[in-house]
Amino acid sequence: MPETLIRKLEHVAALSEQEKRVVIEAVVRTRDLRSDEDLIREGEQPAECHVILDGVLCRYKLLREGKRQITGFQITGDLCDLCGLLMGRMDHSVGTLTCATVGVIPHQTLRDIMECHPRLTRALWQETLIDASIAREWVTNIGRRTAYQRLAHLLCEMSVRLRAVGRITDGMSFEWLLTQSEVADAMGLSTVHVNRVLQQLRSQRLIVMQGDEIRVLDWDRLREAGGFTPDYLFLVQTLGKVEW
Amino acid sequence: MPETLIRKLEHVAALSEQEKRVVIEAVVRTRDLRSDEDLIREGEQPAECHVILDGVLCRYKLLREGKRQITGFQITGDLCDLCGLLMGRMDHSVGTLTCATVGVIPHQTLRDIMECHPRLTRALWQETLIDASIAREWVTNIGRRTAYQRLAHLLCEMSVRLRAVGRITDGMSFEWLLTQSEVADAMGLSTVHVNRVLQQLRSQRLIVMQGDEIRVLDWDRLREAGGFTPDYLFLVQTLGKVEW
DNA sequence: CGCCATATTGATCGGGGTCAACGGCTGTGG
DNA sequence: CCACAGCCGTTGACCCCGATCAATATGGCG
Repeated sequence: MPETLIRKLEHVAALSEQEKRVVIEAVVRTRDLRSDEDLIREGEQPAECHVILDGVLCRYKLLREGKRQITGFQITGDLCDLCGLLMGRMDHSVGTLTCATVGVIPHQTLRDIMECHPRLTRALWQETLIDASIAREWVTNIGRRTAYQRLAHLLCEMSVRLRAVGRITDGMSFEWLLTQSEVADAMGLSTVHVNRVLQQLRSQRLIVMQGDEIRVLDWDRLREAGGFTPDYLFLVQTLGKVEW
Repeated sequence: MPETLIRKLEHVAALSEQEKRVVIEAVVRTRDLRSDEDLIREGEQPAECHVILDGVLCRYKLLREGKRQITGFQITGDLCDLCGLLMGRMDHSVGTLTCATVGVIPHQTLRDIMECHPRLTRALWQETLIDASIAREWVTNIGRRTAYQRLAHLLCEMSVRLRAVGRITDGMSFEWLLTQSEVADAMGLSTVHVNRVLQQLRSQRLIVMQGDEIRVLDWDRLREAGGFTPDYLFLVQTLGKVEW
């Protein structure tokens, strides 16, 4: 299972066999979560970190008025609470959107790694920087794009990220278990509008939704519609310059 | 000058005298920039990092249609391009909004630090995590708050950050050299609307703008209006639990 | 003094929010 | 096996926040 994390870390830097072993052994146990469960809440001071082994989680913040903003989706291979280790406190919550399995890594193990394995440390740091890069792209997406562009962009991002962790079933389909209300909270839109815009994307024949799967029918037009460039995901090393 | 960086790093962790010396010596020269000048552009692969010693810079992205989104403001003490070092390539541009002075740190120096000074490395990592935290807060701000709330929130953030680096002149005033168009690009709004909302904030007697200074007249109501909580800035250690 | 960037104001428009109702699916309990 | 509840997706009507367009101050600067 922790291979997913290794694959992730190797996106940005090669690891030695010894380092890989350290990563694998870092996960002391796994934990199964049901849908709509919080893994960590804003303000908490956790004693362990989590790697997602399966499922979809999200980072989110709640506003006083009861609104919610999802600030990022997390999928297989993602580390979801390194900031709990480094900063000692979470600035946001992390919760599941589907049932999920996470690997547990004690903080002490990570502290040891930071002490003894500079290359691993660097790889972990890079993961957090990619996270930051995605957050900046989301600011741009929400701040300056229309709802139609935003959703196209989100679908591109998720499609590329899911591909990078082997979650694209056939050429262009991936599992999609998010509700429209969750997508709305992520994109700064209302549920109703997400519904209408998804219909547009379908009627434009950019995607089809069949059951809990989305299939991209026309990657180029979807990318164009969202103004999507995958550079900010820093995945090129593994994927190569294939079709983007 | 580099004391500003030290102060920043010490916000999150104490440093030894030796570590402080390393930081001070890391800055090999300074560079003066005029207003509206790019320090680094998206896609570039820089060979040095920069600490802001004076002035205001911003991270930004340009969209195809010519729109711009500013994803964060950078002030004295901020490191603006650590991702250039770690990721090897910038996912966004950094440019000045005022004339500015930056300290230059060669990548090689930082690589040495990452090799030999785990505590310093950790402090630098924390800086990038705070940056990410701010970006997430901006996603929330832009995604789920009205223009009025957004601007109030931005003013709170800048006010707290400027205070932390000693840029609050008297009790509640700070220099404000940003144009309304720049604020608009940061908050995902139009220039016209920023103008109107700023007028509201003034007529509500939350702030006054005199020349290139903003004075907060009623911190509590401003904070309330923006739904602002400073936790995400991770500055409590230095500021203590004073008035927030 | 004239130029240019920025701030301000007014008028109009439209993207997307809000409210409300309805349909479909699933799970649950009698 | 069916009735019902609850969640989610869908649709329609209406409204408003904020964009857009355009014109007019304002102020620093060569």
